[in-house]
Amino acid sequence: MSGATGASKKPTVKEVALRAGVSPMTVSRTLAGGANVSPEAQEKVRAAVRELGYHRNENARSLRPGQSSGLIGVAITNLGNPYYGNFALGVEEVVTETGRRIILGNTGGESARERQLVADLKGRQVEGLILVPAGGPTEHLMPERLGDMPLVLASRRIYGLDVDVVLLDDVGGAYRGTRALLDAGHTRIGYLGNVGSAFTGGRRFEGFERALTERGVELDPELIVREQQDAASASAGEATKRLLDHDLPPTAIFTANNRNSVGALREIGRRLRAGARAADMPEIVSFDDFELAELMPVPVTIVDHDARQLGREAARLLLSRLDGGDRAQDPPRVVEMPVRVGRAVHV
Amino acid sequence: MSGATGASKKPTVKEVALRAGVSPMTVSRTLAGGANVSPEAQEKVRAAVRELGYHRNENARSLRPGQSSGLIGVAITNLGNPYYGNFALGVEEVVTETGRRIILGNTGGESARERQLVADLKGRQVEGLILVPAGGPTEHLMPERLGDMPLVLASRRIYGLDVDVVLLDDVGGAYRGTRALLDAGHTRIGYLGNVGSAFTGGRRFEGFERALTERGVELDPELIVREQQDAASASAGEATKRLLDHDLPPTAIFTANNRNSVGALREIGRRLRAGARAADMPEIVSFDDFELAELMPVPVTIVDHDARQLGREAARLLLSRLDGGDRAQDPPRVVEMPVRVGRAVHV
DNA sequence: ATGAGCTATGGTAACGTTACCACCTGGATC
DNA sequence: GATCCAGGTGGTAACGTTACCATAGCTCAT
Repeated sequence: MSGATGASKKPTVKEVALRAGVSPMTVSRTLAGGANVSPEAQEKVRAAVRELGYHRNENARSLRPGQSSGLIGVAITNLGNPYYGNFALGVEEVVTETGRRIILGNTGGESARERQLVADLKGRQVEGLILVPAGGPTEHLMPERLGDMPLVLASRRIYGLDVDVVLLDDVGGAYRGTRALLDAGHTRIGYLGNVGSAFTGGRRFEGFERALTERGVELDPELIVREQQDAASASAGEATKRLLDHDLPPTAIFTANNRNSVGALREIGRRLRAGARAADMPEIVSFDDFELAELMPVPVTIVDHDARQLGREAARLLLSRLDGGDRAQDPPRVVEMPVRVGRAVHV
Repeated sequence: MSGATGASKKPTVKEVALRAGVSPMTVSRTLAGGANVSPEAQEKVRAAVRELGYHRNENARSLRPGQSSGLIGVAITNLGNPYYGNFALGVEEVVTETGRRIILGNTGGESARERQLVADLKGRQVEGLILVPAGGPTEHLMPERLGDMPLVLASRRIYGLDVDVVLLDDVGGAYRGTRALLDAGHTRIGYLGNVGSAFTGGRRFEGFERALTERGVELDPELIVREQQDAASASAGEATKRLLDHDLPPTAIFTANNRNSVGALREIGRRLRAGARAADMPEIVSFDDFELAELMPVPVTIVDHDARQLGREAARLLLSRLDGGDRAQDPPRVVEMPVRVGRAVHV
């Protein structure tokens, strides 16, 4: 019970001023950096702040004209997915350098939640918004709805919405991953993709298809399964079951994302435990890294990319709209982040 | 170019009122639910809101006495760790039901950042705070600093700080996991833990130790390595190397968390690729689940727990302080979440 | 016909902050 | 000795919102 100076309510500038024996303005000036405030006054103010446990009310502050909230809204589709967690981390890393903070929301990939979240973030006066689009209706993202709040899209693009975007090299990564399989002599190659995420999925399939076509390998529609639900690896397991039960099963599978990779490998594991030989199981090329890939019972090639880097880049795009001066008015930019293709061997 | 009704600045209640031909109060009332507002007036207001793209300024709103910000602060140590991501997801899930939103910050496990984050969240008038303590100094969490803002700690406890806490059954989980190894006949069991997270680490080691002592198995200090850095699995690999190079290497290793499990398994993988026999490699008991554990080349037992559930429970504790009526004044509660121990076989 | 009890509406003030201006002091300049 | 500047300080108003009170119109029972 130290101090016991009184009420547990939040103190205000006025109370600090009273205690320090100065005016609220002097308190405000001191907290804003102390320009044109005498050292003695500053010391008195700081003492009063300490004694009262005063914190400036940032909401009231951002209410004044010309003051910004210092908040960047970040909306991702799945907080539980480490990929998006790292993405948010990259954003945070960069915006923190400018003294801003992120306010993070989870859309669960649902357009309705996204709409609600965007409205709320706008209501909280965020300076800008970084969004991994959920898919579905996008009216709430149109310029006339957002006003002058800058928006940066990540991972997916929205056609008809001309804003800054950070993407992966989906096409190139899928192409090179598939090429690796072709180079190894595979000709019956399965494809596992998602029903949602039309944009990303489409691009990855495009790269896959291009590699096959280029080598004159025909696409067998029965080896292409793109029905998987977004968040669940279970449906990828079902799809893998179907592929492996085919009369002429694939000798390799391209999995268009982490969830499909995990689902496919689980099914392979199931069969190995049931007595199947590893040599009869397909090799995997996974778009997206996953941990311990090098310990898998079948060879795994990874199309790897850095979510954090993606987040950093998205943040940089947004900040250049906010603080960039001249560059703030540049036409929308599209940044495509590179991917690495390699056998899964972590050092 | 639809509408083109004018300025891209943010409209206010006054402008909406003007356009709807009513007073600001009628607008406010309509937006607050529409009690005591005629249907015609409501319709006019809603039309004006749509046309102007109006969003209520939540900051100004929370400025009024009696109004709360609707924000819950959540501070976690590592956003990139799916465990904490899922934790945040659980918190969000529950607080969303009460119309609140989370504002999420990342401490990186650094006390200084934690202090700054807490100050900022307080400045933004969060109604309450859910925190995974970073370790280190904790003055900024003491009641005299937080005022009447409720705090819930997760995963770790802070001695001398008497607030609601949600913990895992660390001791029991480690005990049962170790028992499983002893039951399988192991007597030389290694232990990998972290240098940070003294609280959690201590509890898990306690369970480990208790199981050994109970069976009269002596602890070999050379098999206990607790120096690993928190976020990196690389140092766990180094530690594993040391254990396996021992004259009398352990036949099993208890890894006190996910990062150590992954590090240990990577080292095992390295040796297998170098020609070691799987039968000579140790079996693993991992506190914390990780994906594809069932595909590992050595047997893996998991002490599993649900981060999301932990987050939900933390949120419930906090909400009962905020909305709980009588229960809001209950003495601090400690909730210990159960863990499951089992061989790694996903269906 | 009167007034009590509604509902619908608007005016005013206040929340905590800071921009703007006005005011003081003291020392330097003419 | 009068004038100027610069640094230090405080008063006032405004940001966007809503609680409170006042008022106007209405219905219904007396």
